[in-house]
Amino acid sequence: MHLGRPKTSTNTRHTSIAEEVLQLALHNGQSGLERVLVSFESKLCGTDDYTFLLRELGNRGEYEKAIKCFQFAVRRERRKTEQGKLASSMISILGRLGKVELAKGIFETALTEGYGNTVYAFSALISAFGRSGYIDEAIKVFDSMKNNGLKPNLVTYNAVIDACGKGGVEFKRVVEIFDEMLRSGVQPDRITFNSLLAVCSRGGLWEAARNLFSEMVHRGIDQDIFTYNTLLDAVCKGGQMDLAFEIMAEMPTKNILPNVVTYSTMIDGYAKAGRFDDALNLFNEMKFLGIGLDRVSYNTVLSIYAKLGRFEEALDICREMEGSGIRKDVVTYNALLGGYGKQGKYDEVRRLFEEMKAQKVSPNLLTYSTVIDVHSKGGLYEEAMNVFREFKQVGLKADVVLYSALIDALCKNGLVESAVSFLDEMTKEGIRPNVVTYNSIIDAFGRSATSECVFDAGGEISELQTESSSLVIELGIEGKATDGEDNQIIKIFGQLAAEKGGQAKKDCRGKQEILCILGVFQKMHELEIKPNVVTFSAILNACSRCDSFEDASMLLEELRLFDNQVYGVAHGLLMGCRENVWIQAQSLFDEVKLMDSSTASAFYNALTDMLWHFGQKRGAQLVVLEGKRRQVWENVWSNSCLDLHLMSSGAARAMVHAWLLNIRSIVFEGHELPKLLSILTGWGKHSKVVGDGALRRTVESLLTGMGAPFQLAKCNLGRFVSTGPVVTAWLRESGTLKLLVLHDDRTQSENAGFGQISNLQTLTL
DNA sequence: TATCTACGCC
Repeated sequence: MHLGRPKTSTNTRHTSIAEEVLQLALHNGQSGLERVLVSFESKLCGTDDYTFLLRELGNRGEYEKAIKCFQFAVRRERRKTEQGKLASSMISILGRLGKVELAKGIFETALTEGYGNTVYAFSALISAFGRSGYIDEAIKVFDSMKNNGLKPNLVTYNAVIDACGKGGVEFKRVVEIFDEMLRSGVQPDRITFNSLLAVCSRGGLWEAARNLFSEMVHRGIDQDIFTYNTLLDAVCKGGQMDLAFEIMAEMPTKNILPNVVTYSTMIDGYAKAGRFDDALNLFNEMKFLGIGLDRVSYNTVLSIYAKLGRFEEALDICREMEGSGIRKDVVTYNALLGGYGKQGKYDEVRRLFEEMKAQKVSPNLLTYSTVIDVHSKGGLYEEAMNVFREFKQVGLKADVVLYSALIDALCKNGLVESAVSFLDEMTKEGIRPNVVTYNSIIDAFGRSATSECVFDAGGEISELQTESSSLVIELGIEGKATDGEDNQIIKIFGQLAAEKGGQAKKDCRGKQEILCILGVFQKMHELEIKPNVVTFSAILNACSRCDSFEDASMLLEELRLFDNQVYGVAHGLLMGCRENVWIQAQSLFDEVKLMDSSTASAFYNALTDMLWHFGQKRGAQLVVLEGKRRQVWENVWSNSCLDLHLMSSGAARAMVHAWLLNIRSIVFEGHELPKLLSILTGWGKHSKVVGDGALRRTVESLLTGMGAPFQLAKCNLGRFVSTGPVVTAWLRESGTLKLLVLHDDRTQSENAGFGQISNLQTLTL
């Protein structure tokens, strides 16, 4: 359970006496240790024996015994260099165990006692801070070397770069450090590049990672299993699974065989890309190859089954894992809690939450986030409040993710005002909202039932004192939250619990609030929070929920001030512009193509929905066909099957028209249609609510409306079927073509590019 | 000369 891997000791300089002492140290208590050390003092052979002892105790998590040995060894040693060696080792060992404060203590003592001012001690401390994510501290130590007359060496730079990776420093800044390293005449080695690759992997910068890999080859630096695994991680995190697969396949040709880490990385990559079959196939391959499973690989696969709601298989993995001597840890529980929570199995969530505590597996921030989020999303605010209270009691500190999850839950439930109160509260607690937080808020507009604009024109968050919160105080509902528990979050939860999920407020719809998004956007701008493609999708989705074309177009028009390309395209397509807008749109689509598949499909779904909603159906179809051409949705159609399960309702409808026109052209070219034709809508696993089936209903009414002869398959609720001859007959009817061809409500008639688009549509079809 | 590198859960 160390933070880091144990440092494998290839050091054989120690004597067999040291091994004997290690065994005695392990089997004796703290007090016995002193006796053992004293009695073996004359036999142990200097620093090598002592560092061996420290390292091995550290590898077994016995850091207190290691410190005792260290202090003993330093006291008996008179030579500064030898003391320095002991100190550097001790700092490294404590760093690996995540005991940064202790490591820092050893370092400072060593400095004052005159044996700590070495590049080794500094490097070890940088690494210790880095490993625990204290990047600022790590950099401070690095900078302080110059004042102490020390010159960073290769290992120091490697440690700093590694710390940057773990601390989430931007790639650009790390490259500056790398450049400084080169300028100082320090030549990078394999570990330097591996650490640089790790920086890329965090941000999913797969192209930068590939360039680094080429640079390694260019410099004649050999690759190792770390290089490949880190590169793969970057490529996987960048969502490029096909490329990752190719890279993995080339490993054996370099005599580097994929190991358990390689497989875990790939399996998780496939899972994150939604390619669960590929993920599970790799898992089977790994087992078939006899690669031993570790804690991480078990948890990776378990989380897949949990996410898919395949709990029997998830529990099988648990049993297999425990059978091989690995107990369920906090990650295992978190995955199960998330899985059961997603399916609304609250009883299981509560049972597991209690079980883990009984098993002495301490819930962590993620556990609480999950459990609170699950209950909030389900509208069970009282339970959420109780778990939040427990979370506060155990002394954990909320982070931006927890708050964002809460805010998202409230927004999804249409309670944007409460969400903004939480936003206020987190800011007061000194937690900076990020783009995810704001995306949730934006997504809430049009979803909520409240009419007040919670952001004023200047973009400031208004003071919110809702009627109901004063009501709560009067009724004393927040009574449980007294006794010095002055927590706004708990008060809001209490209020929501009392309102039974705010149902009362949900139904009163006021004026369109969509223009509030401008204020939110302005606020993001002020806080220097950069909107991303999800922000864009959220805005488009808000437009799709807005009844007023004028408000929606005004919003998009105004947003062009912030980003003319993105909002120019959305606004232009909405207004029925074509030629120039379509050229701009192409470069936007190019950018989206670089993103992972679910983000990209969400973008296409949102844009199409918005256009469809405002009657720009042909425009919607152009976008959806562009998405198909760029393979945003995998295997959308063949002559016999149309798969809509990853699409939104607008995208799906535009696609149904396109597909039917496509098979119509097959018929009119004189070819026969396949015997069986299917349209798949899925059963809603990709919708917000599992099993919702909204897409199926939408497609059903579209097909019925056109008189298309498809029927729901008897054995599969997410599948419409028909036969080739029946559909052929319908397509040949005189009125069918007119039904299938889509039109825009608005077109910019002066646009000379219209004909070009018609051609494009014909071509694509 | 002691110091440095990969995978999972919100």
